[in-house]
Amino acid sequence: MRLSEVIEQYIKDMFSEDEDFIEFGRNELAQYFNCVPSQINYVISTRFNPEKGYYVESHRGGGGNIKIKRINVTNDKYMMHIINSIEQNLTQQDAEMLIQNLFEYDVISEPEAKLLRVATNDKVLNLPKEYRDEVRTRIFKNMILNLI
Amino acid sequence: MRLSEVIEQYIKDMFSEDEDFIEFGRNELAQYFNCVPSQINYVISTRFNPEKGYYVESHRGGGGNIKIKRINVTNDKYMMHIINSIEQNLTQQDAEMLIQNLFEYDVISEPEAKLLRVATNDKVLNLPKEYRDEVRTRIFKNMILNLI
DNA sequence: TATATTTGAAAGTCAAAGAAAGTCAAAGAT
DNA sequence: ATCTTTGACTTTCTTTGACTTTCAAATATA
Repeated sequence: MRLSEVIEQYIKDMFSEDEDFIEFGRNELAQYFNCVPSQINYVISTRFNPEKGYYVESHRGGGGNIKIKRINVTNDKYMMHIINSIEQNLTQQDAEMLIQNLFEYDVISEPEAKLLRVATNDKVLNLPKEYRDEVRTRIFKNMILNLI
Repeated sequence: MRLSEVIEQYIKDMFSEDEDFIEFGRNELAQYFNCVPSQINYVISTRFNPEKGYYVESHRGGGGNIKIKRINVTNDKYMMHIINSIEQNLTQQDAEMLIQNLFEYDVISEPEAKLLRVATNDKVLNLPKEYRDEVRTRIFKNMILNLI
């Protein structure tokens, strides 16, 4: 298991049912996992960005910390927001995270998530770089639109 | 016995009765068989493809791995028959007909049919001729496979 | 006392190094 | 002729660390 995944899971587990935000010290967490502090930034930027349903704030200086907020919307507005925010270059990883989040928020069902994953998978598409992400974006957007 | 056959058997033996997917490191396996890593890719692409009822995913980078999912072929001979009868150049019209048939015979639900249509639609793919039908074929086969 | 400066404790950035897997074509077997 | 093996090169993702920026509290200065 990759360290980044372990940290991702650990952070996700910090959310309790009634609280939709968490706070922690970057160095503290890094020390806990015996890694460099910037590893935490890596995890946050690849797994907890706004498109994936999270909003992040932080403070530097003494007593500084990182605060992650879970965006709590389960409606079409959120879907539309996500779709509109997708650039023309959706990577497989991005798609993966989006699908995971839509599923976690109960916006789509598991079979639907599965189909989305398959249809946006790099190996399945097997296209040269110049087409890959654009095609994936179109497939993803159109499939999502048909799920609303 | 060819090495590729030995590796094929070894991978198949990794599946237990109750688990329908396995995971392993490519380099690890290659080391075990004392062969080059790309040998593993050869075995996978010739023996563990959709036509044989397998779906493959993988991750690169640190902690990367290969994941193979097995579909219970005997459970759905009709689906497998379709997958195997499709040539490498499925047109949108062909796909349309197949989807319609699957739906009419109650093999797939309406939302599933819809998603299949979207993901195999020419306008959505919007690719030059030389890629179009091949990509559609891969998407179609892999999606169908994951509906079983 | 009120402001200005220093200091140390965070967090942020970015690029290089590392760790896998993927590709493709040439060489070798059957 | 076709299938298999091999290896050089590429791409993708993760980890690490040196350097930068920001903030708050402590200290110094007017």
